[in-house]
Amino acid sequence: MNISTRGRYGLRALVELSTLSREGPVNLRDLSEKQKMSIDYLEQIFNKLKKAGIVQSIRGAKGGYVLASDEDKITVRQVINALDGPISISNCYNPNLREKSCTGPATCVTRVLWQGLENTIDEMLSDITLKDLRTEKINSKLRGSCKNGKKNLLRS
Amino acid sequence: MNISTRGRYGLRALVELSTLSREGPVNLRDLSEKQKMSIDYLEQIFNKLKKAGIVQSIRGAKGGYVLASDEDKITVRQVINALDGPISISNCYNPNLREKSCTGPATCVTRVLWQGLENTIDEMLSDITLKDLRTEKINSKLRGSCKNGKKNLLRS
DNA sequence: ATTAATCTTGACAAACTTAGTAGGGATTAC
DNA sequence: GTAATCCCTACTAAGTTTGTCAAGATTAAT
Repeated sequence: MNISTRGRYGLRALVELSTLSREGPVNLRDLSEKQKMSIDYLEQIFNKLKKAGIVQSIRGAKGGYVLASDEDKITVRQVINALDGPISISNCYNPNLREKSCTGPATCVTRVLWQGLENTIDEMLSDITLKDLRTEKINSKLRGSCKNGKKNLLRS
Repeated sequence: MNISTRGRYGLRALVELSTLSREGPVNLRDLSEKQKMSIDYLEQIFNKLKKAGIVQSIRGAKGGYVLASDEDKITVRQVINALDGPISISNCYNPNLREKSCTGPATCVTRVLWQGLENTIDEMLSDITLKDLRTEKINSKLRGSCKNGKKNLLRS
């Protein structure tokens, strides 16, 4: 898969934007100072977020960015998808890419495993929104699988 | 994180080994032919697996590899760990690495998210053994989180 | 109109990671 | 002794990531 700093920086910036942009557009200079990221890198990131329809831009002086939809409609999965591309454990289960990326047999149990893992991650990230992050209400969505009943995976 | 081809090849090879090595040690030439992987690459992989205590080697002619413990004691997590290093979504929550890798504040909700995701993955991979893979009984362990009740994530 | 603030776009590069190759050694069965 | 096999280290080509940089386009305020 690969959740790169681009994806992680972008998510952090969006949580901040989610807080600040109720007052109007937020410019990247402010955002970069608050989050201690370079403006140039943020520009690249927000460009992608805009193309993905996650933020809207207002150009010119007093311009900036606002969320393009409600903070509880924007999921972490959408954000990571926009910035890093789709999460992919392996592309051996993608019919188009399999031949190139995998020497295994047509039916292969590890392929099922990787696809299952990918689905689990996708599901988890689809369940968490910017609002959850802004209000810091994510613990209940993070607990490990119910099956084995583990709790307190997160200590913070 | 990163499950590389090294990790995936290694896992596939181990499932094969789990089947074949009841008859005695399996050499890499056979394994490489069955799995269509280069011997040189497999050597590198098995070197790591040996150092991690997952396989045992028997040197010399008629030598080869066998599993170092029961197939139902060896988890996917151990294997990936040995070959690719620990799964890591971000190292921003590792106290030693955080400063280098993260410009965020000391408390940061996205950090909690990434750690939670990492724990979920770890948990899932710890739950699946070579035996599960060899006998192709993994579907029940792959179903998505129980919380939202989705089923049939895997169609195969 | 001019200016300053801001987004837009594309090019570039240094550092790192990955995937795989290569070659020479060491050990053992026969 | 010799062939089969594991052991170990180094290397390299390709790709990815993490940014930086520079020149533009648009708009608000004056």
